[in-house]
Amino acid sequence: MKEISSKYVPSEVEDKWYGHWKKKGYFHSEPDQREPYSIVIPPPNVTGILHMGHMLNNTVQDMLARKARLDGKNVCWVPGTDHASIATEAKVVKMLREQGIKKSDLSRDEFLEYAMKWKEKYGGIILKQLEKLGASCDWERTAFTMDKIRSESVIQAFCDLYERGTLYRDYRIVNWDPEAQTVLSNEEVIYTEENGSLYHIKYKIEGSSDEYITIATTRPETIMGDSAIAVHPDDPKYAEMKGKRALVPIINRSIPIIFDDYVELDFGSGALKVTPAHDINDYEIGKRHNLETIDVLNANGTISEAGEILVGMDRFKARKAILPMLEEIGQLVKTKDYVKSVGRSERTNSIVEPRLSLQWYVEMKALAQPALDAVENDEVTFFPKNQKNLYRHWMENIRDWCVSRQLWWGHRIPAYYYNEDVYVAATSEGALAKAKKDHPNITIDDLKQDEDVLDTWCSSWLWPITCFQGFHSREEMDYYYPTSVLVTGWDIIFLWVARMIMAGYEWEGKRPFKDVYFTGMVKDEKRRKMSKSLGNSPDALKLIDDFGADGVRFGIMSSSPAGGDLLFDKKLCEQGRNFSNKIWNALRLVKGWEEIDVAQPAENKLAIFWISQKLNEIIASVESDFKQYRLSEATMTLYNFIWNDFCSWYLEMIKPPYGEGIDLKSLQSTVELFEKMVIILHPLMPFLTEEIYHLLKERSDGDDCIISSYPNIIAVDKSLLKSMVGIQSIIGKVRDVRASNGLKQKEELTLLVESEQDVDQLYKTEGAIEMIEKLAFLAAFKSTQSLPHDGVSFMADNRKFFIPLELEINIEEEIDKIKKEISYADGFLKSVEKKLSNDNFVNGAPDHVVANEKKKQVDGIERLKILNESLKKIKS
RNA sequence: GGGCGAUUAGCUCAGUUGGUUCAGAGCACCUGGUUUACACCCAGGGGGUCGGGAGUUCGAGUCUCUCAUCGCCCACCA
Repeated sequence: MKEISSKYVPSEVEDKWYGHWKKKGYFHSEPDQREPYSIVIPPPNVTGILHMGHMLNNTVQDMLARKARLDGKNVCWVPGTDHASIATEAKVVKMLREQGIKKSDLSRDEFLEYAMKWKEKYGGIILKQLEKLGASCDWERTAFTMDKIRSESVIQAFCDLYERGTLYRDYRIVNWDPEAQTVLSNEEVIYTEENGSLYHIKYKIEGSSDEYITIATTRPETIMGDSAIAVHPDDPKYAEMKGKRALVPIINRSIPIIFDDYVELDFGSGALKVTPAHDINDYEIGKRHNLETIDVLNANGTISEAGEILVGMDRFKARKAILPMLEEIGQLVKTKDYVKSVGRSERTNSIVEPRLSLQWYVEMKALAQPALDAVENDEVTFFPKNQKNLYRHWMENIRDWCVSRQLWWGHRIPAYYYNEDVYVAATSEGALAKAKKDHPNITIDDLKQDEDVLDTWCSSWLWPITCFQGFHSREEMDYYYPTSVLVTGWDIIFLWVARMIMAGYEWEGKRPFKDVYFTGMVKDEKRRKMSKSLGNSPDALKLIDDFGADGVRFGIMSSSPAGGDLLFDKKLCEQGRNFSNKIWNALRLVKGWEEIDVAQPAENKLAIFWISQKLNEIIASVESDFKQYRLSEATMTLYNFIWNDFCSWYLEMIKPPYGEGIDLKSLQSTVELFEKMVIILHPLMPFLTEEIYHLLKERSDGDDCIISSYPNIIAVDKSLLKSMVGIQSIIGKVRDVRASNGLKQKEELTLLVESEQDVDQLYKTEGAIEMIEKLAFLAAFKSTQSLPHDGVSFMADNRKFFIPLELEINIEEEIDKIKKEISYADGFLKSVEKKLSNDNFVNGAPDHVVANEKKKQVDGIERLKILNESLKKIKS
């Protein structure tokens, strides 16, 4: 036999098997007769690098995929990347800026060329990293949200929606990102509480020399955009202001004082400056009162010409600059600290500016209804299901989706303009054909295509369809769609999940996936979100280097219930590495056994029967855990079974004495068990299990763990499992006696059981006595009718045992111990008897519960009897 | 302001339709252990009034109400 190192070394194993799997084409799927199992990856940003969130998400997907593969399904896990319009564009702009190139100096085509190059350079990194994790994606299907198939689909979808009347253009106050200079959807804005100031500024009443009205604002730099001052109609303070006008400080523009019950009486001074261009509520007030809209900000957040003063200055610099100007003319009344909720762009983190602009919107109400129903009636099933509430709430209050973005990196909106007329078509020729109906003489050069691109999610929401060419052909769609499961974080339930469900019903009339498994957020051990700025995000690849991919997978899965946060701790990966090593050493032990021609010892036979039952139990439990997506439970079940039952108990049961061989039957059975064990562990720890699978036996070409068969569930012999619990408890107690009396592990003891029967009549399970003798290191295990005086006694398996020892026995302690046990047993019996004496219980409870209580009563009485006898004896 | 969820051992969490003394797991902790698969280990041990209170029931960690604390989502706050 080849020497096996005492440590498992992942680096010697992982790349070898990943390469083998790929070469064999095990990850690749084509439609066939088998049941399909399809997953589309949540496409990571094309410029992203692997972080803990991806690790979690993809480990889950891989576990599910590998399990399904072992179950004989045709698994198709489609990988890909997202062009991530705004995030990528921001990165490219930054890179160009560092090279001294301004985006504004480039043409659209030039910019896109740079962006494409960037994508070529960085785009594949994250997918390569997924390979290190063991992800069994079908790499021949790698998709990109901006490749030809996906782009055509997005454009087609836009045209479809336009034809169906679901798309419209409107002027509205939108969330504007001044850094990226684009509109954002509501879902892309993150609100947090931030410290700021509330400024009280007084405005002179027009035509009066000393009369003022004081307003409160957090945004003094926008006063030049004021169109009115509003007060509450019932506010007595301002009753005489009716019909008066005020002058905007510094620029002295005259504005009306209006009455609107939007104003809160007790906030600030009770008077509100109305700036329709820069606040959504002010805009509404402006509409009600026919106010002028004066936009004093440019797209990049600097003061515009309309501002008259501080023109060209950044909005925050302008805020600082205007205060001394107001102070100088005595119109800054006071400044108060004020905590305000501030919206920031999810992608650039710059403070979002409400801005009036013309954008494209998707009308969502009609789209939402079937998607809402689908989740309500579990046609799309959420795990955990409490995410349904969140989903329902959002869907019932859904607002229209702003889909245009003022960016270049993305799918350019297929809308063509001829003066005021709009023509939507997949191509300019198509648009021209439409336009010619209205304007027979125009040419293609007269049409101007919309400059904007579509929101990134306009491609993501079609992903389950476009990954199988849904807008192009039916062949793959009919086989793979709907997909089996979607695995994603609950933080994008609205941005992505809800929209995919809507798109699924809109274009396919079917759910896009059957189940949705929501992972939690990965946080550090102090429950802080992983972030670059905190530096608490571990380097994923380094973790794999340190602990092996299997160790990391274990670490991630052992503590991440669906929907719950994963409090990541490197220690968990360490535990995973140790687990790998444990299994590795179990293999070393088994491989080290010489097979000899002897009869199978009775205890081995029992051990094998027991562990087989136990394995069956575990297979059933893991199977049910997978069905319910309780993956961390499955992980821990496997861990406990392998470490405790298999290694600590089973291997010790059958382990031959040092230097001796093992019988053929036991060895063969052990190899078979080991093989089943690595197969059920394979979805969690693919590399180690593949390696062991091959070390266990000679394998023919194509006999690999990854494509073997998951063992069937077999009925479990429960009574055997139960009697083994008794045997184990006796062994445990003997070990306890050694530990608490300072005896050596190997010092042979005699174990006596108090009984009128012989010990082999008492323990009829074949091999039980031998097993107890072996694992408890006994010289003998006998029954006796009268126990000797010197030694230690204990109760186990509802019997009284005794170990003769030449020891100073502390009678007092011994009496205390027994008394304690008596009082426990007594309490137990009383509670049982109380139940049984209650007619309501006996009549009301189900038969098996009552029967159980009766058995408990019998056992309890017996036990109490034994204990009382012991007490009497020790006292004598 | 509207909604959702949580509270079980020092920590992180299981506990499936109320029914074995049901209070569990992993980690951490304590005691002992080195030739004989593994110190990335072995054996053993301690530790919880299931957030507080009330109720329903023969029976409540599990169901109802209430209070407290925490977390999250949505809306919005001049």
